[in-house]
Amino acid sequence: MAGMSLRHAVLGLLAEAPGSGYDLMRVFNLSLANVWPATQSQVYGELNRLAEAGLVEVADEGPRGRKEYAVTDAGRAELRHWMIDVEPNRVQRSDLLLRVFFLGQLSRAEAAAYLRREGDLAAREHDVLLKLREEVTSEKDACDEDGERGSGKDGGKDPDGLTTHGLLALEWGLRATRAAKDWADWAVEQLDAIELREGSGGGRAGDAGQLDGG
Amino acid sequence: MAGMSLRHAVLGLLAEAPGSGYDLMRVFNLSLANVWPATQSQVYGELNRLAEAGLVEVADEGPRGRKEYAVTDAGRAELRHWMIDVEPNRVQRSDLLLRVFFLGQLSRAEAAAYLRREGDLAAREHDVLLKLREEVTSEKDACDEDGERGSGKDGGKDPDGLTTHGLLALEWGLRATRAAKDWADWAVEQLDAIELREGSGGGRAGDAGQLDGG
DNA sequence: GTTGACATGTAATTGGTTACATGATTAG
DNA sequence: CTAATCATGTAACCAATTACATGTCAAC
Repeated sequence: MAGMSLRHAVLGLLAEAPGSGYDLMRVFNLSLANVWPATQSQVYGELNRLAEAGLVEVADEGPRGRKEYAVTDAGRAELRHWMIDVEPNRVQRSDLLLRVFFLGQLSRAEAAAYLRREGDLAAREHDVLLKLREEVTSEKDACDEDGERGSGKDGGKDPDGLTTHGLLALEWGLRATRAAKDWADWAVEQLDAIELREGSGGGRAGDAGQLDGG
Repeated sequence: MAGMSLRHAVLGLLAEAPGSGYDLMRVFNLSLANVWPATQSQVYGELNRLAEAGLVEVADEGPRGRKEYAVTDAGRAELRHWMIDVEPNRVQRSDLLLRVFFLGQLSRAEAAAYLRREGDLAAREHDVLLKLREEVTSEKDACDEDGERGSGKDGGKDPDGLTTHGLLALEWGLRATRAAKDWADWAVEQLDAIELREGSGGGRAGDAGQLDGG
C-alpha cells in the first residue's frame, strides 16, 4: 500500500487547478515528464478511481463529454497526509549503474566508451534542462508582469504554484545531471587505476590494447 | 521490449561467477540493493526463463535441490549486446520531487520542514554509503593480500570484478546523496525568496497561521 | 530432535506500457 | 468537408511486490 504516487500526482495537479483528464495529460507530458511520467490510460483510470473514492468530483461537464474534475475536502486531506506523513520511496532502480557493476565483462576500452557515452548524455540532458529553465522563467516573468496570478484564462496552463516549485525540481535536475557528468569523467580516470592494480593478468578486462577506438 | 533489466542483472551476476538462485539473492540484497533490488520470486522465475531461452544452463546440482547456473555463450552475447547497444533507460520516477511540485499546497513552514527532512535523509544516506565503502574496501584489501583472485571459497561472496566496479557505482551514490543534501539546503533558502515575490496575498501558501498543528 | 540456514517454488495483486477503439467539435 | 484537436475509454501484457508453501541438510 505504500506508493500509489500516480494517485497523488493527479490529486496534486487538481489541487493546483481543476481540470479534465486531457488537461492533466498535458502537464504529465510537459512539467511532470521527468518526475512522474504517466500515460493517458493510467490517468483516466485513476480519475475514475479517485472519484469513486470521493477524493475528487466532477465539478463541471463540457462539450465532447469533457469532465472537469476538482478535489474534494477528503482529497485535499489525503494529499496533505501523503506530503507530510508518508515516507518518500528511497529505492531507485538504475540500469545505467547496473551496467557499471558489470563493466568487468567488457574490455577496458569498451568500458571507458560506455562511461564517456553516459557522461555525454548527462551533459546533453543538462543543456536541455538549462534551455527549459530559460523558457519557463521568461514565460513566467511575462505572466507576472500581466498581473495574472492564478486566475484568468492561462491559470490552467501555467499555474503559478506549479512552475514556482517546479523550478526547485528543475534545479535538482540540473545538479543531478552535472553530478552525473562529473562522476562519469571521474570514473573513466578510475578505470586506469583499476587496470594498474589488477595488472594485465587480471583477465578479460585487460585484454584489449587499443585505448581509443570503438 | 526495452528494459528487461532484471534479466540482465541475473545474467551479469552469473557472468562474474556461476551460482544458485540463493547465491544471487545474497548479492541482490547486498551489493545490488541500491541499484537493482529484486525479490526471491523474481529471481527464481527469471532463472527458469533464462534457462528456457538458452542464455544460462544448470552447470551443477548440489544438495537440497540446489541448481548452480552458469551463462552460456548465447547468454554472454546477450549481456554484451545489452551493455553496449541498448540505450539505458533515462526515465526516473521520483515521488520526492513530485511532492516538491506541490509544495504550494503546504504552508511555508511545512514546505521548509519537508525539504529539511529530505536533506537530513540524504545526509544520513551519505553516511551509510561512506561506512559501506570503508567496509568493502577493507575487506577487499584483505582479500587482495591473501592473493585470492576470483577463485577459492570466497570467490562467490566477493567476486573481484563486482566490488571493483561496484565501487564506481558506490561513488555515484556518494555524489548523488551529497548533491541531494546541497540541493535541499539551497531549496529551503529559495522558499524565502518565493515568499517575498508572491507576497502574503499570494494565497494558500501563506494562509495558514498555525504552523505546527494538523 | 530441533533450530537455523539453505533452497526452490506458486499465487494474487498492483502499477505501468502499448495498442486499440471511438466519437465530438472547431478551424480552415 | 476535412483535418486537427479535444476527449474518454478498454484490453492485453509485463514487471514488481507480497504472501504463502514446502522441503533438505548441518550443527548443536
